[in-house]
Formats: sequence, structure tokens, C-alpha cells
Amino acid sequence: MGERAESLHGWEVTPQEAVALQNALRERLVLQPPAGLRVSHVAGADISTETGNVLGYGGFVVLDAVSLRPVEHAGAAVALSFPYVPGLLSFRELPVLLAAWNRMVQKPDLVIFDGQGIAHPRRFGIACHGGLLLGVPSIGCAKSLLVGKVGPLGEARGETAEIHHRGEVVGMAVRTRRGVSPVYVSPGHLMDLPTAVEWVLRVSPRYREPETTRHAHRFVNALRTAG
DNA sequence: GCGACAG
DNA sequence: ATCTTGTCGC
Repeated sequence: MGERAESLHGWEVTPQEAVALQNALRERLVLQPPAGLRVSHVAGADISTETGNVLGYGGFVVLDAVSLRPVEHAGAAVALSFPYVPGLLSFRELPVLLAAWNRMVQKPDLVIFDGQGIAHPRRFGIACHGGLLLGVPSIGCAKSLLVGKVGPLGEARGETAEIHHRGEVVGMAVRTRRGVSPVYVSPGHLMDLPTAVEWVLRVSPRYREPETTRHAHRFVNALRTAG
């Protein structure tokens, strides 16, 4: 029997230990999609928190990859034990997302996270960490940049501009809608940059953010509101 | 030492 | 991320 991805490491860690884990786990990343990758279901992941409350409500919404219609959602509420620290977001959000993942029946072929993939100071954003632990192809699609610089970006939908950081191309700014700020796309695990950009555009036919993210965001907010 | 800083 | 009213634009 192989080890379970979820048990690669514990979550009771200090920020310093978290950084060491990122540097070690980074070596296991595969920045290439599996040969013949077929995506029939794509999921969005997100969490919702409340000021003055330790509980985090997280979940996934699985969409049919063609119609972009939801086919399943799964959520969980878990106490957030790690603070928000730029660069260590996955240690705050993944515990609740893993709990939600275990409740999901129709596991997706691809997950799009709300945050960075390798466009990260140590090339190990939440999409990398999540994809690795779940053993699923993943993409990071963030609303703002954590690291790196982007050059001029065309106005039309579909235009892209590289994200450069320390001499490397770590992602792409992608205009998903004309006249609106771009989103920042980078590969997570079992993924490359061209495929990541292709999928983000495919699941963002109308609005700035992917339908996966929009559905996940609404779902976890409803979870929190409901208690 | 001084800024920057996903969600 | 969350807290919050109105306001500008298609």
C-alpha cells in the first residue's frame, strides 16, 4: 500500500517549519500534465472566514467541464490553527479543504485554487501544495500578485503577459474579460503553464474569475452564513 | 534597514 | 479573507 497523500505531514507546525516543508515538498512537484489528460470534471476550492471566529468554512464545487454546470459540492468547517502569513497560505486553508475533499463522491480531474501555484517565493503556493496532497492536477488562479512583475498586457480577452520572478517565468497574467484587471495563473501540480492558461480561459467565459472559483466562493459563504 | 505581502 | 453605503457604469 502506498502512503496516503493526506498524511505526508502534520499541520501543527511553526512558520519556520512550514517554510522547511515547502522547500522539501517542492521537489515532488510534477510541472507537466499527465499524458493524455482528460478532464471531464473540474473543481473550484475556497474558504470563508468570519472576523472574531476561529472556524473556517471550506469546500469544493465540481463542475461538468463542458457545460460548466455544478454536479456536486462538498464542504467542511474546521478550526483554523495557522494564521494568515503571506507565502504560507496553504497551511491555513488546506486542513479544512482536505476535510471537505474526503466528503466528496465525484472527485474532479482538475482543481483550480484561489491563490498561487509556482508564482510563489519558494515555488510552492497553495495550488502546488493542494495538488500534491490530493494527487490531482491543479492550477493556481489568483486575483493579485504575491511575487514577480508583469509587463504590458493587451486589452482583449485572452491576452496574456508573463509573470517574471528572479529570472524565471513563473506564471501568466491572463485577461479573462475585456476592460477588467487580469487574473494571475500559474501551474500547481501535474500541470504546465500553457495548459493552465488554456483551462482558466475555458472556465472563465464571461466573468473575470473562473466559474469554478465563483461557485466555490458562493458555496462556502453560504456555509458560513448558515452556521 | 526598508518595502512588499495570495487569502 | 471580512467589515460596510453608496455610487458609477453598462
